[in-house]
Amino acid sequence: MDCPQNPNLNHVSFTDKIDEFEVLDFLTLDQGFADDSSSQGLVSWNQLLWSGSSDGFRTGATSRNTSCSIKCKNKDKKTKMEVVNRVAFRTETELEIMDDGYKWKKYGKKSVKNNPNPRNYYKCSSGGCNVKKRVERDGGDRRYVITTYEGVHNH
DNA sequence: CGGATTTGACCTGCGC
DNA sequence: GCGCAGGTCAAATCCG
Repeated sequence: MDCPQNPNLNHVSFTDKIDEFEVLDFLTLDQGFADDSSSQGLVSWNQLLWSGSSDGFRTGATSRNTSCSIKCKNKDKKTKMEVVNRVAFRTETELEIMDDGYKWKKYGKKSVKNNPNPRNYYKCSSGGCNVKKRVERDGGDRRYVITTYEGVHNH
């Protein structure tokens, strides 16, 4: 099964989005494989890219390379890598709240160990969609925001 | 007034 | 079993 498309992002091309945002770094967590019975679904690389533009973002050439690596990462492992239901990435931005095309409801805030900045918890407010995301400032470099998505949007 | 946010309490998992 | 840390709930509060 190939990467599903995010309906909200279909109208935006890869190149367009890269010019809007700078994804400086990313981590892929809970990366499962086809034989993992706990598999719950897929998250495509382009679901990781923000769909809105915000003044707080900077643009730069590094984003193109980094984002491409996300794409290639999935494609190269197409036959083995089937599940990425949780993914985190770090973005250089002044904003805590970023418009990624979905409507989120904040349900919690927690200070975490080794990070003086609180972590914010959001749920997708669309009915029946239980995707969650966590947003926190990088404790080591407050210029960066670490965003973790968990689950797959069903809309 | 209703929806969104805040925030302390509560729950759960894990290591010792 | 206990304490800690992370995650979630829900009542209170805020705000348009």
